Amino acid sequence: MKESIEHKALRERGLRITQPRIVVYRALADVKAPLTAQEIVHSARLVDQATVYRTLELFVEAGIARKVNLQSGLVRYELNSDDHHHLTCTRCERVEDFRGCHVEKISSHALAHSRFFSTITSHSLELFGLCNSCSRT
Amino acid sequence: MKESIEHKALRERGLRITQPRIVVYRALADVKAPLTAQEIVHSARLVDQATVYRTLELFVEAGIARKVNLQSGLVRYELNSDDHHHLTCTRCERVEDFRGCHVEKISSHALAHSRFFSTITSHSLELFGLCNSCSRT
DNA sequence: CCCTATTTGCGAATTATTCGCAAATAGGGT
DNA sequence: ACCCTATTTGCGAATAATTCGCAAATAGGG
Repeated sequence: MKESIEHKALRERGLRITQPRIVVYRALADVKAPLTAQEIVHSARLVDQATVYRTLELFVEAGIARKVNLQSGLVRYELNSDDHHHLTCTRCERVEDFRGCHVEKISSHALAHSRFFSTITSHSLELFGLCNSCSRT
Repeated sequence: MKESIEHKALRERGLRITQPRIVVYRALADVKAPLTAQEIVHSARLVDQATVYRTLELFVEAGIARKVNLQSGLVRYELNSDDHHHLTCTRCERVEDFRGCHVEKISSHALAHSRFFSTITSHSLELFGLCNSCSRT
């Protein structure tokens, strides 16, 4: 029998497999857009608030998920699947993914000019605009 | 007699010149790193909390300042001087600026592949790493 | 099946942000 | 310089977001 994806993700990093962690993982897996902690709390009513926050932090540390910051100021989380970024509508908050980010050049350029850094471990790139239906009105 | 920079910024966008606005502007101008609303509240004790939040929102709408999202999850604000980005230490939160971001290529590539968007109005790019002194330990 | 380290749920504390409304005030007109 | 009014502020309190401490529950190795 096949091991589920969420079990695999947890087991691979030596984390205990618990109900709350599976629930949070699925909440993230089920949607396309990045979720806030509160959105997960409300969707997954069975899991306690504090646990959701703790689990999300854990996921980020373990590399299972990552934080995403959109304009709103709320931290959002999404599974760390692969290297994609977001194009967010500043009016309706619709999110579309895009790929093909060549931050390497930018990073190496930045590093070359940096006085205090010699390692870059991650980056965040977000594009903002108006989606077609919002720009029509 | 010369008009101060903060008066100019406010007047140019048709905003009233008030004490709180000047204080918040100076708080942002005086530091190099982006500040949270709370940091400004605590530094500028004379200005009420609610006013600080309102003023920051106003500045963003007016284009005087912009929001910056670092890992922490707190929204930070900085003056909208020119197009620079940040290299942030994930350990100690030290921030260094860098220039030379060529997001245009990335944006146009993203737009070309987008199904729902045809305008990009802004972007955010943040690099994260370890600063030299943190990576030593 | 036990045993223990880990994780959870709960309740409550903190912290961040927003709101409503009356008092204060900026700045145009005179 | 002085009114007048629309705007902005401060205050107090509400709301929302996040974190904490601790006792009860439980995952998973032996």
